[in-house]
Amino acid sequence: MGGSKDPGVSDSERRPRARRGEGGRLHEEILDAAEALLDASGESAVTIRAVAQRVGVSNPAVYLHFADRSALLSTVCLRVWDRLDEYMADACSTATDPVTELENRCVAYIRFGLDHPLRYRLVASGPATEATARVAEACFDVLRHAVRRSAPEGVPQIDTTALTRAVCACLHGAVSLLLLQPVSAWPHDLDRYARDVAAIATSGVLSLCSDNTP
Amino acid sequence: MGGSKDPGVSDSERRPRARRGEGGRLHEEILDAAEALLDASGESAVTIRAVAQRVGVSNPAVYLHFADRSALLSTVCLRVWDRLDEYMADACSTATDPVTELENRCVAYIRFGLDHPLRYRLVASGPATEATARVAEACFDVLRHAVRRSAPEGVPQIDTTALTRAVCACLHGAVSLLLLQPVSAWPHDLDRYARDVAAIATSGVLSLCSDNTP
DNA sequence: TGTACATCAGTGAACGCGCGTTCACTGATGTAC
DNA sequence: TGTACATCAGTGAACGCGCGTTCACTGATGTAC
Repeated sequence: MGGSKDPGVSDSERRPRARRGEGGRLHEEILDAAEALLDASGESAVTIRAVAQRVGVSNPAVYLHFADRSALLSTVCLRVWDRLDEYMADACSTATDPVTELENRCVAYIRFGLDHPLRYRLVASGPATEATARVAEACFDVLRHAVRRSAPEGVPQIDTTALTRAVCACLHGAVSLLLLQPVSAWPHDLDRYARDVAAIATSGVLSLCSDNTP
Repeated sequence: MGGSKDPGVSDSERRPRARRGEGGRLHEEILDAAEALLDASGESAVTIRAVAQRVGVSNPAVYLHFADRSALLSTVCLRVWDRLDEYMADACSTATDPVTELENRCVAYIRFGLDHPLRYRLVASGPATEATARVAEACFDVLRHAVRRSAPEGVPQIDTTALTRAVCACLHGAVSLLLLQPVSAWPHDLDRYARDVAAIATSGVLSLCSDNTP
Protein backbone atom coordinates (compact mmCIF):
# COMPACT_ATOMS: atom_id res chain seq x y z
CA MET A 1 0.00 0.00 0.00
CA GLY A 2 0.93 3.61 -0.20
CA GLY A 3 3.83 3.14 -2.60
CA SER A 4 3.17 5.82 -5.20
CA LYS A 5 4.90 6.13 -8.57
CA ASP A 6 8.41 7.24 -7.71
CA PRO A 7 8.90 6.71 -4.00
CA GLY A 8 12.19 8.58 -4.02
CA VAL A 9 13.45 8.69 -0.47
CA SER A 10 11.28 7.11 2.23
CA ASP A 11 10.67 9.13 5.36
CA SER A 12 12.84 6.90 7.51
CA GLU A 13 15.85 7.46 5.23
CA ARG A 14 15.29 11.15 4.63
CA ARG A 15 18.16 13.24 5.80
CA PRO A 16 17.21 16.23 7.96
CA ARG A 17 17.52 19.50 6.12
CA ALA A 18 20.68 21.42 6.96
CA ARG A 19 20.42 24.61 8.99
CA ARG A 20 20.92 27.94 7.31
CA GLY A 21 24.59 28.41 6.39
CA GLU A 22 25.34 24.73 6.73
CA GLY A 23 24.40 23.86 3.17
CA GLY A 24 28.01 22.92 2.44
CA ARG A 25 27.65 19.84 4.60
CA LEU A 26 25.69 18.15 1.83
CA HIS A 27 28.68 18.63 -0.47
CA GLU A 28 30.81 16.34 1.67
CA GLU A 29 28.01 13.88 2.25
CA ILE A 30 27.53 13.55 -1.49
CA LEU A 31 31.21 12.84 -1.98
CA ASP A 32 31.17 10.28 0.83
CA ALA A 33 28.19 8.53 -0.73
CA ALA A 34 29.78 8.60 -4.17
CA GLU A 35 32.95 7.07 -2.81
CA ALA A 36 31.02 4.36 -0.99
CA LEU A 37 29.13 3.49 -4.16
CA LEU A 38 32.38 3.46 -6.08
CA ASP A 39 33.94 1.06 -3.59
CA ALA A 40 30.91 -1.18 -3.64
CA SER A 41 30.13 -1.38 -7.34
CA GLY A 42 32.49 0.70 -9.44
CA GLU A 43 32.37 3.90 -11.39
CA SER A 44 29.24 3.06 -13.34
CA ALA A 45 27.29 2.71 -10.09
CA VAL A 46 27.99 6.32 -9.19
CA THR A 47 24.83 7.76 -10.68
CA ILE A 48 23.19 10.98 -9.59
CA ARG A 49 20.14 9.04 -8.49
CA ALA A 50 22.03 6.44 -6.47
CA VAL A 51 24.11 9.08 -4.75
CA ALA A 52 21.06 11.17 -3.90
CA GLN A 53 19.21 8.17 -2.54
CA ARG A 54 22.15 7.09 -0.43
CA VAL A 55 22.47 10.55 1.06
CA GLY A 56 18.72 10.64 1.65
CA VAL A 57 17.99 13.57 -0.59
CA SER A 58 16.19 14.20 -3.87
CA ASN A 59 18.03 13.99 -7.19
CA PRO A 60 18.05 17.69 -7.97
CA ALA A 61 19.73 18.43 -4.64
CA VAL A 62 22.95 17.01 -6.05
CA TYR A 63 22.95 19.75 -8.67
CA LEU A 64 23.15 22.36 -5.93
CA HIS A 65 26.74 21.24 -5.41
CA PHE A 66 27.93 19.71 -8.68
CA ALA A 67 27.30 21.00 -12.16
CA ASP A 68 26.70 17.55 -13.59
CA ARG A 69 27.63 13.93 -13.21
CA SER A 70 31.06 14.28 -14.73
CA ALA A 71 31.93 17.12 -12.36
CA LEU A 72 30.95 14.91 -9.45
CA LEU A 73 32.96 12.03 -10.82
CA SER A 74 36.11 14.01 -11.38
CA THR A 75 35.87 15.47 -7.87
CA VAL A 76 35.68 11.94 -6.52
CA CYS A 77 38.69 11.10 -8.63
CA LEU A 78 40.70 13.97 -7.13
CA ARG A 79 39.75 12.74 -3.69
CA VAL A 80 41.01 9.26 -4.42
CA TRP A 81 44.32 10.67 -5.68
CA ASP A 82 44.62 12.47 -2.34
CA ARG A 83 44.04 9.25 -0.49
CA LEU A 84 46.71 7.49 -2.53
CA ASP A 85 49.15 10.30 -1.75
CA GLU A 86 48.39 10.01 1.97
CA TYR A 87 48.78 6.24 1.82
CA MET A 88 52.25 6.58 0.34
CA ALA A 89 53.31 9.43 2.60
CA ASP A 90 52.25 7.48 5.70
CA ALA A 91 54.13 4.41 4.57
CA CYS A 92 57.48 6.12 4.26
CA SER A 93 57.29 8.40 7.27
CA THR A 94 59.45 6.08 9.37
CA ALA A 95 62.02 5.20 6.71
CA THR A 96 65.55 6.34 7.46
CA ASP A 97 67.36 5.80 4.16
CA PRO A 98 66.19 6.75 0.64
CA VAL A 99 66.17 3.22 -0.68
CA THR A 100 63.78 1.86 1.95
CA GLU A 101 61.74 5.01 1.56
CA LEU A 102 61.29 4.31 -2.13
CA GLU A 103 60.58 0.67 -1.44
CA ASN A 104 57.98 1.55 1.18
CA ARG A 105 56.38 3.95 -1.22
CA CYS A 106 56.15 1.28 -3.90
CA VAL A 107 54.72 -1.23 -1.48
CA ALA A 108 52.15 1.32 -0.33
CA TYR A 109 51.15 2.02 -3.92
CA ILE A 110 50.56 -1.65 -4.60
CA ARG A 111 48.71 -2.19 -1.34
CA PHE A 112 46.45 0.74 -2.05
CA GLY A 113 45.53 -0.70 -5.41
CA LEU A 114 44.84 -4.14 -3.99
CA ASP A 115 42.95 -2.85 -0.96
CA HIS A 116 40.72 -0.54 -3.00
CA PRO A 117 40.42 -2.06 -6.46
CA LEU A 118 37.56 0.05 -7.73
CA ARG A 119 38.98 3.28 -6.40
CA TYR A 120 42.24 2.39 -8.02
CA ARG A 121 40.54 1.82 -11.33
CA LEU A 122 39.07 5.28 -11.17
CA VAL A 123 42.43 7.01 -10.74
CA ALA A 124 44.10 4.67 -13.20
CA SER A 125 41.60 5.05 -16.01
CA GLY A 126 39.00 7.49 -14.86
CA PRO A 127 38.07 10.96 -16.05
CA ALA A 128 40.92 12.83 -17.73
CA THR A 129 40.42 16.47 -16.85
CA GLU A 130 42.98 19.20 -16.39
CA ALA A 131 42.68 18.88 -12.64
CA THR A 132 43.16 15.13 -12.53
CA ALA A 133 46.11 15.39 -14.92
CA ARG A 134 47.71 17.89 -12.53
CA VAL A 135 47.38 15.71 -9.44
CA ALA A 136 48.52 12.65 -11.36
CA GLU A 137 51.63 14.52 -12.40
CA ALA A 138 52.19 15.73 -8.86
CA CYS A 139 52.01 12.15 -7.64
CA PHE A 140 54.47 11.12 -10.33
CA ASP A 141 56.82 13.90 -9.25
CA VAL A 142 56.83 12.72 -5.67
CA LEU A 143 57.87 9.29 -6.88
CA ARG A 144 60.45 10.81 -9.17
CA HIS A 145 62.12 12.63 -6.31
CA ALA A 146 62.16 9.44 -4.29
CA VAL A 147 63.75 7.65 -7.24
CA ARG A 148 66.38 10.38 -7.64
CA ARG A 149 67.31 10.32 -3.97
CA SER A 150 67.74 6.57 -4.01
CA ALA A 151 69.78 6.40 -7.21
CA PRO A 152 73.29 4.99 -6.75
CA GLU A 153 76.08 7.54 -7.02
CA GLY A 154 78.14 5.40 -9.36
CA VAL A 155 75.76 6.04 -12.25
CA PRO A 156 76.25 9.64 -13.27
CA GLN A 157 73.62 10.56 -15.80
CA ILE A 158 70.33 8.90 -15.00
CA ASP A 159 67.17 9.93 -16.77
CA THR A 160 65.04 9.94 -13.63
CA THR A 161 61.87 10.57 -15.59
CA ALA A 162 62.31 7.50 -17.75
CA LEU A 163 63.37 5.56 -14.70
CA THR A 164 60.33 6.60 -12.71
CA ARG A 165 58.15 5.80 -15.67
CA ALA A 166 59.52 2.27 -15.63
CA VAL A 167 58.92 1.98 -11.90
CA CYS A 168 55.36 3.21 -12.33
CA ALA A 169 54.81 0.76 -15.14
CA CYS A 170 55.88 -2.09 -12.89
CA LEU A 171 53.75 -0.90 -9.99
CA HIS A 172 50.68 -0.31 -12.07
CA GLY A 173 51.19 -3.57 -13.89
CA ALA A 174 51.62 -5.49 -10.67
CA VAL A 175 48.35 -4.11 -9.33
CA SER A 176 46.38 -4.49 -12.54
CA LEU A 177 47.57 -8.01 -13.08
CA LEU A 178 46.22 -9.20 -9.76
CA LEU A 179 43.03 -7.24 -10.12
CA LEU A 180 42.31 -9.18 -13.29
CA GLN A 181 42.46 -12.43 -11.40
CA PRO A 182 40.21 -13.83 -8.69
CA VAL A 183 41.51 -13.12 -5.20
CA SER A 184 42.01 -16.85 -4.71
CA ALA A 185 44.80 -16.78 -7.28
CA TRP A 186 46.69 -13.96 -5.57
CA PRO A 187 50.05 -14.62 -3.93
CA HIS A 188 49.63 -15.35 -0.24
CA ASP A 189 52.12 -12.82 1.00
CA LEU A 190 51.08 -9.57 -0.61
CA ASP A 191 53.75 -7.51 1.11
CA ARG A 192 56.34 -9.90 -0.19
CA TYR A 193 54.83 -9.62 -3.67
CA ALA A 194 54.86 -5.85 -3.46
CA ARG A 195 58.48 -5.78 -2.26
CA ASP A 196 59.50 -8.16 -5.04
CA VAL A 197 57.93 -5.99 -7.68
CA ALA A 198 59.56 -2.90 -6.23
CA ALA A 199 62.89 -4.71 -6.22
CA ILE A 200 62.46 -5.93 -9.79
CA ALA A 201 61.61 -2.45 -10.95
CA THR A 202 64.54 -0.75 -9.28
CA SER A 203 67.18 -3.39 -9.95
CA GLY A 204 66.01 -3.89 -13.52
CA VAL A 205 66.14 -0.20 -14.14
CA LEU A 206 69.57 0.19 -12.62
CA SER A 207 71.01 -2.66 -14.63
CA LEU A 208 69.60 -1.01 -17.71
CA CYS A 209 71.32 2.24 -16.72
CA SER A 210 74.68 0.58 -16.39
CA ASP A 211 74.18 -1.11 -19.76
CA ASN A 212 73.69 2.29 -21.32
CA THR A 213 76.64 3.97 -19.61
CA PRO A 214 79.41 1.40 -19.73
CA MET B 1 10.76 13.21 -46.76
CA GLY B 2 8.80 10.41 -45.23
CA GLY B 3 11.18 9.95 -42.31
CA SER B 4 8.90 8.14 -39.88
CA LYS B 5 9.49 7.61 -36.15
CA ASP B 6 12.36 5.17 -35.98
CA PRO B 7 14.09 5.20 -39.34
CA GLY B 8 16.20 2.18 -38.44
CA VAL B 9 18.29 1.35 -41.45
CA SER B 10 17.85 3.44 -44.56
CA ASP B 11 17.44 1.61 -47.84
CA SER B 12 20.85 2.64 -49.10
CA GLU B 13 22.54 1.10 -46.07
CA ARG B 14 20.42 -2.00 -45.88
CA ARG B 15 22.41 -5.15 -46.26
CA PRO B 16 21.02 -7.64 -48.80
CA ARG B 17 19.43 -10.62 -47.16
CA ALA B 18 21.63 -13.72 -47.15
CA ARG B 19 20.74 -16.67 -49.35
CA ARG B 20 19.32 -19.79 -47.80
CA GLY B 21 22.02 -21.62 -45.85
CA GLU B 22 24.27 -18.56 -45.75
CA GLY B 23 22.76 -17.19 -42.57
CA GLY B 24 26.03 -17.75 -40.78
CA ARG B 25 27.59 -14.91 -42.75
CA LEU B 26 25.76 -12.41 -40.58
CA HIS B 27 27.48 -13.90 -37.55
CA GLU B 28 30.87 -12.80 -38.82
CA GLU B 29 29.59 -9.47 -40.05
CA ILE B 30 28.21 -8.72 -36.59
CA LEU B 31 31.55 -9.52 -35.01
CA ASP B 32 33.38 -7.34 -37.53
CA ALA B 33 31.05 -4.45 -36.82
CA ALA B 34 31.38 -4.91 -33.08
CA GLU B 35 35.15 -4.91 -33.36
CA ALA B 36 35.10 -1.76 -35.48
CA LEU B 37 32.88 0.00 -32.96
CA LEU B 38 35.15 -1.16 -30.17
CA ASP B 39 38.20 0.25 -31.95
CA ALA B 40 36.47 3.51 -32.64
CA SER B 41 34.79 4.25 -29.33
CA GLY B 42 35.37 1.55 -26.77
CA GLU B 43 33.41 -1.21 -25.16
CA SER B 44 30.47 0.93 -24.15
CA ALA B 45 29.87 1.84 -27.79
CA VAL B 46 29.30 -1.80 -28.68
CA THR B 47 25.53 -1.75 -28.27
CA ILE B 48 23.12 -4.09 -30.01
CA ARG B 49 21.60 -1.17 -31.83
CA ALA B 50 24.88 0.32 -33.01
CA VAL B 51 26.12 -3.04 -34.21
CA ALA B 52 22.88 -3.76 -36.05
CA GLN B 53 22.88 -0.38 -37.71
CA ARG B 54 26.50 -0.74 -38.79
CA VAL B 55 25.83 -4.11 -40.34
CA GLY B 56 22.72 -2.71 -42.01
CA VAL B 57 20.25 -4.96 -40.28
CA SER B 58 17.45 -4.59 -37.72
CA ASN B 59 18.16 -4.92 -33.99
CA PRO B 60 16.46 -8.26 -33.47
CA ALA B 61 18.59 -9.82 -36.19
CA VAL B 62 21.53 -9.73 -33.82
CA TYR B 63 19.66 -12.06 -31.49
CA LEU B 64 19.59 -14.69 -34.18
CA HIS B 65 23.30 -15.16 -33.58
CA PHE B 66 23.98 -14.04 -30.00
CA ALA B 67 21.89 -14.74 -26.96
CA ASP B 68 22.34 -11.25 -25.56
CA ARG B 69 24.73 -8.36 -25.43
CA SER B 70 27.12 -9.95 -22.99
CA ALA B 71 27.42 -13.05 -25.17
CA LEU B 72 28.32 -10.82 -28.09
CA LEU B 73 30.83 -8.91 -26.02
CA SER B 74 32.59 -11.93 -24.69
CA THR B 75 32.81 -13.41 -28.19
CA VAL B 76 34.46 -10.20 -29.32
CA CYS B 77 36.80 -10.51 -26.37
CA LEU B 78 37.82 -14.02 -27.40
CA ARG B 79 38.49 -12.74 -30.88
CA VAL B 80 40.77 -10.03 -29.60
CA TRP B 81 42.70 -12.57 -27.53
CA ASP B 82 43.21 -14.54 -30.72
CA ARG B 83 44.55 -11.47 -32.46
CA LEU B 84 46.99 -10.82 -29.63
CA ASP B 85 48.19 -14.41 -29.84
CA GLU B 86 48.73 -14.07 -33.58
CA TYR B 87 50.58 -10.79 -33.11
CA MET B 88 52.98 -12.42 -30.71
CA ALA B 89 53.41 -15.58 -32.75
CA ASP B 90 54.18 -13.57 -35.88
CA ALA B 91 56.73 -11.45 -34.06
CA CYS B 92 58.86 -14.36 -32.90
CA SER B 93 58.61 -16.55 -35.97
CA THR B 94 62.04 -15.43 -37.20
CA ALA B 95 63.87 -15.53 -33.87
CA THR B 96 66.68 -18.05 -33.64
CA ASP B 97 67.50 -18.07 -29.91
CA PRO B 98 65.09 -18.26 -26.96
CA VAL B 99 66.10 -14.92 -25.47
CA THR B 100 65.34 -12.89 -28.59
CA GLU B 101 62.19 -14.92 -29.00
CA LEU B 102 61.02 -13.85 -25.56
CA GLU B 103 62.07 -10.28 -26.20
CA ASN B 104 60.21 -10.20 -29.52
CA ARG B 105 57.17 -11.59 -27.84
CA CYS B 106 57.27 -8.89 -25.19
CA VAL B 107 57.75 -6.17 -27.74
CA ALA B 108 54.83 -7.52 -29.75
CA TYR B 109 52.63 -7.55 -26.66
CA ILE B 110 53.40 -3.92 -25.96
CA ARG B 111 52.97 -2.89 -29.57
CA PHE B 112 49.62 -4.60 -29.74
CA GLY B 113 48.42 -2.68 -26.70
CA LEU B 114 49.62 0.63 -28.04
CA ASP B 115 48.37 0.02 -31.57
CA HIS B 116 44.89 -1.05 -30.42
CA PRO B 117 44.24 0.67 -27.10
CA LEU B 118 40.54 -0.02 -26.87
CA ARG B 119 40.85 -3.62 -27.94
CA TYR B 120 43.57 -4.02 -25.38
CA ARG B 121 41.35 -2.60 -22.68
CA LEU B 122 38.74 -5.18 -23.48
CA VAL B 123 41.07 -8.13 -23.02
CA ALA B 124 42.74 -6.52 -20.02
CA SER B 125 39.60 -5.66 -18.10
CA GLY B 126 36.71 -6.93 -20.10
CA PRO B 127 34.16 -9.65 -19.48
CA ALA B 128 35.38 -12.40 -17.16
CA THR B 129 33.75 -15.58 -18.37
CA GLU B 130 35.00 -19.12 -18.24
CA ALA B 131 35.96 -18.95 -21.89
CA THR B 132 37.93 -15.72 -21.59
CA ALA B 133 39.69 -17.01 -18.49
CA ARG B 134 40.75 -20.07 -20.47
CA VAL B 135 42.23 -18.15 -23.36
CA ALA B 136 43.91 -15.70 -21.00
CA GLU B 137 45.55 -18.59 -19.24
CA ALA B 138 46.56 -20.15 -22.54
CA CYS B 139 48.21 -16.89 -23.52
CA PHE B 140 49.97 -16.77 -20.16
CA ASP B 141 51.18 -20.33 -20.68
CA VAL B 142 52.71 -19.49 -24.03
CA LEU B 143 54.66 -16.71 -22.35
CA ARG B 144 55.61 -18.99 -19.50
CA HIS B 145 57.15 -21.52 -21.86
CA ALA B 146 59.08 -18.76 -23.57
CA VAL B 147 60.32 -17.60 -20.18
CA ARG B 148 61.36 -21.10 -19.21
CA ARG B 149 63.26 -21.68 -22.45
CA SER B 150 65.15 -18.42 -22.04
CA ALA B 151 66.08 -18.89 -18.38
CA PRO B 152 69.84 -19.09 -17.73
CA GLU B 153 71.11 -22.52 -16.85
CA GLY B 154 73.06 -21.35 -13.84
CA VAL B 155 69.89 -20.77 -11.86
CA PRO B 156 68.53 -24.21 -11.02
CA GLN B 157 65.14 -23.79 -9.37
CA ILE B 158 63.20 -20.97 -10.96
CA ASP B 159 59.54 -20.47 -10.23
CA THR B 160 58.61 -19.79 -13.83
CA THR B 161 55.03 -18.95 -12.93
CA ALA B 162 56.03 -16.19 -10.56
CA LEU B 163 58.62 -15.06 -13.03
CA THR B 164 56.17 -14.89 -15.89
CA ARG B 165 53.74 -13.07 -13.65
CA ALA B 166 56.35 -10.42 -13.08
CA VAL B 167 57.05 -10.15 -16.78
CA CYS B 168 53.34 -9.80 -17.49
CA ALA B 169 53.03 -7.16 -14.82
CA CYS B 170 55.78 -5.15 -16.48
CA LEU B 171 54.29 -5.56 -19.93
CA HIS B 172 50.78 -4.72 -18.89
CA GLY B 173 52.01 -1.83 -16.79
CA ALA B 174 54.09 -0.45 -19.61
CA VAL B 175 51.12 -0.48 -21.93
CA SER B 176 48.62 0.87 -19.42
CA LEU B 177 50.91 3.64 -18.33
CA LEU B 178 51.19 5.06 -21.83
CA LEU B 179 47.52 4.57 -22.53
CA LEU B 180 46.75 6.85 -19.60
CA GLN B 181 48.74 9.62 -21.16
CA PRO B 182 48.16 11.63 -24.32
CA VAL B 183 50.01 10.24 -27.30
CA SER B 184 52.10 13.41 -27.40
CA ALA B 185 53.74 12.38 -24.12
CA TRP B 186 54.74 8.95 -25.39
CA PRO B 187 58.39 8.08 -25.95
CA HIS B 188 59.41 8.66 -29.54
CA ASP B 189 60.90 5.27 -30.14
CA LEU B 190 58.20 2.84 -29.12
CA ASP B 191 60.18 -0.25 -30.13
CA ARG B 192 63.03 0.95 -27.98
CA TYR B 193 60.61 1.55 -25.12
CA ALA B 194 59.15 -1.90 -25.54
CA ARG B 195 62.58 -3.52 -25.64
CA ASP B 196 63.66 -1.58 -22.54
CA VAL B 197 60.64 -2.77 -20.63
CA ALA B 198 61.23 -6.33 -21.74
CA ALA B 199 64.85 -6.04 -20.66
CA ILE B 200 63.92 -4.53 -17.29
CA ALA B 201 61.46 -7.28 -16.65
CA THR B 202 63.79 -10.12 -17.51
CA SER B 203 66.96 -8.73 -15.94
CA GLY B 204 65.12 -7.60 -12.83
CA VAL B 205 63.55 -10.99 -12.47
CA LEU B 206 66.83 -12.80 -12.95
CA SER B 207 68.63 -10.68 -10.40
CA LEU B 208 65.83 -11.46 -8.00
CA CYS B 209 66.28 -15.16 -8.68
CA SER B 210 69.98 -15.05 -7.91
CA ASP B 211 69.24 -13.14 -4.71
CA ASN B 212 66.99 -15.96 -3.62
CA THR B 213 69.40 -18.77 -4.48
CA PRO B 214 72.81 -17.59 -3.25
C1' DT C 1 8.43 43.43 19.86
C1' DG C 2 6.05 42.53 15.55
C1' DT C 3 6.02 41.67 10.71
C1' DA C 4 7.10 41.78 5.75
C1' DC C 5 10.56 40.08 3.02
C1' DA C 6 14.73 37.77 1.11
C1' DT C 7 17.25 33.82 1.01
C1' DC C 8 18.71 29.23 1.78
C1' DA C 9 18.22 24.39 1.22
C1' DG C 10 16.03 21.88 -0.63
C1' DT C 11 11.43 18.82 -3.10
C1' DG C 12 8.12 16.44 -6.62
C1' DA C 13 7.12 15.56 -10.92
C1' DA C 14 8.26 15.28 -15.26
C1' DC C 15 10.93 15.28 -19.96
C1' DG C 16 13.48 13.00 -23.34
C1' DC C 17 16.95 9.75 -24.40
C1' DG C 18 19.20 5.39 -25.54
C1' DC C 19 19.29 1.06 -24.20
C1' DG C 20 18.31 -4.31 -24.10
C1' DT C 21 14.91 -7.13 -25.34
C1' DT C 22 10.49 -9.26 -27.12
C1' DC C 23 6.56 -10.09 -30.05
C1' DA C 24 4.06 -11.00 -33.96
C1' DC C 25 4.79 -10.93 -38.50
C1' DT C 26 6.87 -11.40 -43.64
C1' DG C 27 8.80 -12.62 -47.85
C1' DA C 28 12.00 -15.30 -50.35
C1' DT C 29 13.70 -19.94 -51.11
C1' DG C 30 14.07 -24.61 -51.17
C1' DT C 31 11.58 -29.36 -51.00
C1' DA C 32 8.19 -33.25 -50.89
C1' DC C 33 4.65 -35.09 -53.44
C1' DT D 1 5.99 -29.80 -64.24
C1' DG D 2 3.01 -27.77 -60.83
C1' DT D 3 1.94 -26.63 -56.18
C1' DA D 4 1.36 -26.83 -51.16
C1' DC D 5 4.25 -26.45 -47.46
C1' DA D 6 8.22 -25.87 -44.27
C1' DT D 7 11.95 -23.23 -43.21
C1' DC D 8 15.28 -19.67 -43.25
C1' DA D 9 16.61 -15.02 -42.57
C1' DG D 10 15.19 -11.76 -41.31
C1' DT D 11 11.69 -6.91 -40.15
C1' DG D 12 8.76 -3.19 -37.64
C1' DA D 13 6.97 -1.72 -33.77
C1' DA D 14 6.81 -1.58 -29.27
C1' DC D 15 7.74 -2.40 -24.00
C1' DG D 16 9.87 -1.09 -19.89
C1' DC D 17 13.88 0.53 -17.64
C1' DG D 18 17.26 3.67 -15.62
C1' DC D 19 19.49 7.48 -16.57
C1' DG D 20 20.84 12.78 -16.60
C1' DT D 21 18.69 16.83 -16.23
C1' DT D 22 15.19 20.66 -15.71
C1' DC D 23 11.25 23.15 -14.02
C1' DA D 24 8.28 25.24 -10.98
C1' DC D 25 7.55 25.16 -6.44
C1' DT D 26 7.99 25.01 -0.88
C1' DG D 27 8.90 25.63 3.77
C1' DA D 28 12.01 26.93 7.28
C1' DT D 29 15.10 30.54 8.81
C1' DG D 30 17.28 34.64 9.32
C1' DT D 31 17.05 40.01 8.77
C1' DA D 32 15.69 44.93 7.95
C1' DC D 33 12.57 48.14 9.44
